[in-house]
Amino acid sequence: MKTPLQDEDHTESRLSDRIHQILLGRILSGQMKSGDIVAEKKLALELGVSRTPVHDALRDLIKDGFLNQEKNRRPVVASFTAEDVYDIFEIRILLEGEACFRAASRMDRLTLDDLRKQADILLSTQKDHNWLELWAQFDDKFHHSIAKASGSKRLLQDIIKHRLSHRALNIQAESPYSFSNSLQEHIVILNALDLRDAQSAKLSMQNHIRESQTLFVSKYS
Amino acid sequence: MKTPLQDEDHTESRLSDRIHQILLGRILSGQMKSGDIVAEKKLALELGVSRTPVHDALRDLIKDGFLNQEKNRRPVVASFTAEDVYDIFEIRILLEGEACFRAASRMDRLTLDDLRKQADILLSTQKDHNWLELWAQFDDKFHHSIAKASGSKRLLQDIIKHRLSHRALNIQAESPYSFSNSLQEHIVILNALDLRDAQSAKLSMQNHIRESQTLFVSKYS
DNA sequence: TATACAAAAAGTGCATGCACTTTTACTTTA
DNA sequence: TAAAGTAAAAGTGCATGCACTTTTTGTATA
Repeated sequence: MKTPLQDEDHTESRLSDRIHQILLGRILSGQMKSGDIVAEKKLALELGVSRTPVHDALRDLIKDGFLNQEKNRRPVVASFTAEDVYDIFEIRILLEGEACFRAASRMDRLTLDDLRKQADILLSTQKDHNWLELWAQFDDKFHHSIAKASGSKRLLQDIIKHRLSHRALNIQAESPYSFSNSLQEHIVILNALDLRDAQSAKLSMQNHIRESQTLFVSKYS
Repeated sequence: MKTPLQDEDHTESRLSDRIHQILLGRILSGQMKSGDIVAEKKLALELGVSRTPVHDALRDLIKDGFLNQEKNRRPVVASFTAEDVYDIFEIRILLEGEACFRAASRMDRLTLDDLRKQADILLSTQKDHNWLELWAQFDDKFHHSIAKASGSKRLLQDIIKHRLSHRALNIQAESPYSFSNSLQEHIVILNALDLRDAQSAKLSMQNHIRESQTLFVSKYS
């Protein structure tokens, strides 16, 4: 179970940043799930580093709400209540709606065409296990591209944060998605962006997120 | 310039949390301003503690965007571009608009009456230096109460975060507020909440924030 | 005087030690 | 057998040490 960190040399980044990435990955992949206890000392040993960078990484995860910690206690992977689930989507509706509105006038054609191409490929491909993996990648890229095209750094930051929560949820709830519907909604959004129709793009995005909200909330209640 | 930490005994909280509070206070009060360099080692010495809790506190401030740090360099108090200013208010409009909408049906009468009373007092008081202090307190309480009455923990958290940024801005721009207008807008919002008119409450709140946005953006460009 | 440069000072990132708290595992008791 | 109590093990929070990087300062050079 050892994961030596010396393999690659991301010399630019801090050890603590790399550890943050590793742990976030474990949470988003379900390797670490709700209620799991995460001991700083044990992790340090497992990763072959000292407690310090692990401590820093854990603190970041705590601040982002992926872990909870009480004083002198080991951090625990956060669990989501039905209300949390509802709220995460509600906030995404607001932020990503706005981002999509702004993206309509700002997203460059290259990105737009690239997204469209990937969507088309997914549409016409056998929906096997590998397809799901590709779809997840596309979904992430799609939402990220739009948030970025909003032109607002802060909006992007906030959207990333809430989408990460959404992805943690995704694991916990075992993806209640109707992937084909979701893909179809993405295409509707792309059409609106193509036409530079900000209002329609916003509404399609909000509708899209509301659809997953419904699915996830029903899974959680 | 020494500030010994031993004075009060917040025995429940961590040293790092208290230091976080102290530093946030310094930023929000203008004691530490944009571009200022904040050395972990020096601060530790000044506060009479080791680097560790200071390090943790600084990391939190960095994550919240109040400080920026590059690897191996001392953190710097963040400065706001005109775009940052615009964005902070834009996000507040979204989040606090939603919070206010929800608060209309949820805010208890006690809180509502309390806010109204404080507003009335401010309305009928001499607008001297002390008044400004009271107004700032009221403004904070007003927005916080509404965010809390939204019933959403996450919404509250996000609103607090962006309002803190707003307050940091406030210092930098030396409050371009027209306080009387602002107070008047607060009362309009209270009236809508009183009537449990969610849509109107939301619009009044958004209008209110948009007003400060205009003032602040013009200060910054 | 202004510029380049080198040595000293100070700083950050990570490792480790220590005091105290929580957790675990074992033993005793009903 | 199950509950309670307790000693050992492990954990967290903070202090400190060390290697390496950045910053400062003082000196020499144009």
